[in-house]
Amino acid sequence: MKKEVRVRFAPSPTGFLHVGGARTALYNWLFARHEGGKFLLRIEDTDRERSTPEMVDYIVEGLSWLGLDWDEEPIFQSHRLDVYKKYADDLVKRGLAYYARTVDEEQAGERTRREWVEAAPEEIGKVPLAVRFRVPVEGETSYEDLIRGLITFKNSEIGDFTILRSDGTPTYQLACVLDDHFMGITHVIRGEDHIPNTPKQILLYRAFGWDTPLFAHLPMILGPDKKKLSKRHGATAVLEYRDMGILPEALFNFLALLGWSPGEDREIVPKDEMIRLFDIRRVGKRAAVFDINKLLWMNSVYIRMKTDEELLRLVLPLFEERGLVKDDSDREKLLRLIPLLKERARVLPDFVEMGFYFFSDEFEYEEKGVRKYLQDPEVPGRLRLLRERLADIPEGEFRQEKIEETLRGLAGKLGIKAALLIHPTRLLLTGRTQGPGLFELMEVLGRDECLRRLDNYLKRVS
RNA sequence: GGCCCCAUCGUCUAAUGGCUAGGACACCGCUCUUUCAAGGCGGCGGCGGGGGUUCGAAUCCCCCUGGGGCCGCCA
Repeated sequence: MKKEVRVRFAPSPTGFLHVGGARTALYNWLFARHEGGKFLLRIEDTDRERSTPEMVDYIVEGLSWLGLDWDEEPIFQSHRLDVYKKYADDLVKRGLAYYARTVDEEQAGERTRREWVEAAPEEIGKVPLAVRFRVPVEGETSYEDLIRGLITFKNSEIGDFTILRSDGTPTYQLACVLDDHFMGITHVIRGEDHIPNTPKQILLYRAFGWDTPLFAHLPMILGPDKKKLSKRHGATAVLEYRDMGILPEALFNFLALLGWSPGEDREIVPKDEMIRLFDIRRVGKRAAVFDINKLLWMNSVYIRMKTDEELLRLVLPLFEERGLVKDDSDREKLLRLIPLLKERARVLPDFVEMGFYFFSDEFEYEEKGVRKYLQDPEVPGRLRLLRERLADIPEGEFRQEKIEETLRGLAGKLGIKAALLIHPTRLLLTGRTQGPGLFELMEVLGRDECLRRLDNYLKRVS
């Protein structure tokens, strides 16, 4: 019988869910789903000073938003402190670990440095002591990385390391090994920065007489300057991307392809396809630069894939916040507006940016447009004619086709190109020189509002 | 500094010894069009360097160079 695959994501609640962490979680999740195994969550909160419950909530919120779900109750390391201590003591009893303390050693001159010394027998039980694992000086420790192949370390270069702090809490090395063992973790998929920890943990597994899981180390995510991605590169927290109007599906897709490729020339890959195609061996080895530009493009693709109703639900709060949409008739208008805007939006707030003039006439004419379209002395006369013809259309017939027919008819009569009417009209109605097709936007705006906005201008120039 | 990892267009990547090194983002043209987007077509642009192995290397080996990670009673 094949053993069930069990993987975990083990964040430390000392900060927000970083996109690097999110991608690690994502790969674990994809792997588990592909293998029909379990994806678990473990909160590594043994560092009491830096861990906070709020961060746990934010991390959980970030994972949920991204669409990652886990299969069992999350494990909190802070709830299991007695377990770690017991196993550390066991190693001491068996001579594989020892009590130790630090001393400040005077180095030549003024510099002081902390050094570890094994505690004398009479000190044990009297002063706070840490437990250190004894690493053999001889031999080497190696493992087969699922992504990178054989990796070997000389034991002499590993050196003893602390497994239990003097306050009785475990360090990462100990807690990670014990929990992975008791959680039945079969594959440890984590960031490349953990490679140097791996031999230490393997040594611990052996000391306890346990089988080691399989390891896979993911490449780093870098900023545009090729340094490890951090706050100074801009947004790094998953929820920041949510707040800037990125869709979870887009970030999911983007992160999945940052370091992994399904092997076909595909960029937009639905989640179920990804699960089907995911293969940890196809994860690349080299660090990847986080290209926000490509994310924005991908987001625009996902926006266009949404239905108008879905988009309404997503952008309505943004319009309400700005006081632009107040009642049902506004909402109805917004829904009719969405198909005009979704081709042009890259992030959700773009809808507000590009659509606010449908709900408010408090805008200035774009200066470039004034220069280009309102300078010709013929313009006011032409627009007055257009205004009259539009006014003749019954309210109920103020449809895109009818408007177009009217405007083009007038242009024909005047012997001018339709563009000479279209551009100035757009400017007066929207303040912009660019945007959705004029006739579509006029229909949504409504006859009376169109006339009003034209009049605002015509009154001033007469 | 020591150890470890990595190296294909500006960026994300495909290629698993054998076609003119393919795709995507970005950029630049052309096209469609009332503008802007979207779409279509096209262009620019890459195997870090040097040695080997081989009939043949982006691909395998070695060296160099460059980049990154870790060297905590953080994870």
